[in-house]
Amino acid sequence: MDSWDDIRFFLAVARSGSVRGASVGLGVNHSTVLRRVSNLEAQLGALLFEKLPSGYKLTPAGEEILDLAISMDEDSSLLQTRVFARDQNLTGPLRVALPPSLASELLMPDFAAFTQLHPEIELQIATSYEAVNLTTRQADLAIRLVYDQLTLPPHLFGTRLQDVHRSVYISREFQNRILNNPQCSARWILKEEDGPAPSWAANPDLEIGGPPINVSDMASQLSAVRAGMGVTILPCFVGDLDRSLARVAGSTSKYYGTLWVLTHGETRKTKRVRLFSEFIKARIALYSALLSGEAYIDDASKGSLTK
Amino acid sequence: MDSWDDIRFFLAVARSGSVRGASVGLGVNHSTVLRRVSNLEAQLGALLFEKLPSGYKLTPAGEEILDLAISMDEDSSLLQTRVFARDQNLTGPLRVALPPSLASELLMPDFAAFTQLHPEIELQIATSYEAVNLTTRQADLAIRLVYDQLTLPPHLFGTRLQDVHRSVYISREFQNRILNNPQCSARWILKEEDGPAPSWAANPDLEIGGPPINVSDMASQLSAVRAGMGVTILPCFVGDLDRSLARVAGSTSKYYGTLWVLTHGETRKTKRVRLFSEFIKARIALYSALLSGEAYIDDASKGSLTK
DNA sequence: GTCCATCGGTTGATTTTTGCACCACCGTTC
DNA sequence: GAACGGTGGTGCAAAAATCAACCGATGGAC
Repeated sequence: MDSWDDIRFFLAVARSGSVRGASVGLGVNHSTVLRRVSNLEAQLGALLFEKLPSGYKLTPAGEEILDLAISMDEDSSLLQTRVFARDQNLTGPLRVALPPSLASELLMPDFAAFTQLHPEIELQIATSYEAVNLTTRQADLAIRLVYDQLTLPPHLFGTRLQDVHRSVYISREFQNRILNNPQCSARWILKEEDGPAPSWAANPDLEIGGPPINVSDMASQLSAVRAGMGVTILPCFVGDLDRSLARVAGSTSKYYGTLWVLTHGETRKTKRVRLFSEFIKARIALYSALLSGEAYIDDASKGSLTK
Repeated sequence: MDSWDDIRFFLAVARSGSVRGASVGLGVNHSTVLRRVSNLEAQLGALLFEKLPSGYKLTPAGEEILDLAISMDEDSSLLQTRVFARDQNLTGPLRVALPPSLASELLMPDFAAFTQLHPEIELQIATSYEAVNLTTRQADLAIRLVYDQLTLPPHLFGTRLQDVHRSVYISREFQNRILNNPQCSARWILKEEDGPAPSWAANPDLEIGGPPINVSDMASQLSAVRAGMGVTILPCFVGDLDRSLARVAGSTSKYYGTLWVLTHGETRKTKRVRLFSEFIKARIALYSALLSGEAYIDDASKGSLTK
């Protein structure tokens, strides 16, 4: 075979199901993908895809070699990981993946502190809602908020850190307005991905009426609740830290998920990974009460909570 | 990793030990290899080779990823093999590997017959002294003359066919000359790879003196013995078929090796491979007496041996 | 039905890769 | 010591792969 890259393109198309989809994933023009696939087909002397108007679908021949392409992909990923793992220099890159909310609302100052402490480490922060794939070395370390159960893929190591609670929040200004003017009613501000308001959030002291306001991300959600558009459910480490917000009177905090730090088996012994791992675990431990929702003091001076 | 081909180049260099050596194997300019390797090193952020004046030698980092590159290579080979194995058309290519002597001196007419019988099969005959690698699909079927023991790599299937004997030959013309002129002595014609003349070939009836004549291939060896330069050891299927040659009087035939037909586990069920395999086995069976050296009739009409 | 997004396919311009012709260097051989 | 065959390294021109901008077709939303 005189081009392994053709197999890489084949795999991308097989995974995405379309040439165009593969092309964006690969970061190349779709005509390139087209040509490389037909090149591979010509070399093998077999049709690998059914060229449907709706996309590329694997033929039996394509199915048969898919697992080998996947195996090559895994090898190539592991290859990068191993080289990275060998690197015991403090100097060098370090990719950390975590959910956007944790980054922007809580840990960014700690990341800043870490870069000050170790300026020679080139910290790359990748925030995404989706769980980033450590196996393919999209990241060297991942901080995850796990909702259900954590099933660790092979070769991955996890440390369970901390339970995270959430509660129902409202703008203080808006709360006062409601108290003074009983006609004024609150509405739910819901993030689409979270679904409808859970039953535990219902509160006898506060009537919530009208259709919910839907937002797509936490930034909008925060803006909306700050602007006094209604009430919303937030992780306590977000809501409790925001001076303009208060928990809706009578609301309890509820278990939301558990924080984990994940590392790859090959890279976890690397100096940079170990260093960051220990650092961030220590920092998160400091937020223990905040994350679990036990740090909230009704009404009183919230300023003391900020670090 | 955005170029699996770089890994392919890395592997080629690691195997050959030099950039230039790899370049000829890959069929590209050596500067290309140079650039691809440094490209890979840059992407991984690690030195893979020690750049010695005598060649490229793997660093520990390079050693560590070598097995993954090999694994990718194996996957890529198997990928081609699988696609080929799926192909149940009679029409298509078929690569057969065998030692040059067998091809040129015995089986070529049978190959000709096969292509006449199945003109739609694109027969590619690869003759080489080295055992061709079936696993990497350099060939779909190999006919081998095995001298020692056959240890089959995994996934390869072999059929034991026939013992091959060899004997000591001389030009009939030269033999007569010696008989008439006792001063005239014979010399050994030796093929380098075969080493010195074995003890069993010694013959009390024929004095062999002087330094041996060394040749590098069988074609030269045949020319030399035909020209009456001396005596030589040949497989019986070569010597007995040549009307101008005779076994040295009193010489016995000795076991030389065993013929095997090897196929890859994945491709052996392919129509073309099965067809050729059965055909050539049948043909070789016809040569049974010839191969084992039992067909030789002293002096008498050798013409009857040719098919 | 219309609109719109997405799909694959094609073609000419552009960028990237590759090949070629060199160089310097080292060890062997004559 | 000179010549030679081997090694890696380096500009520059040619070749090849890629990009960008199209096209027609399809399928779903409205």
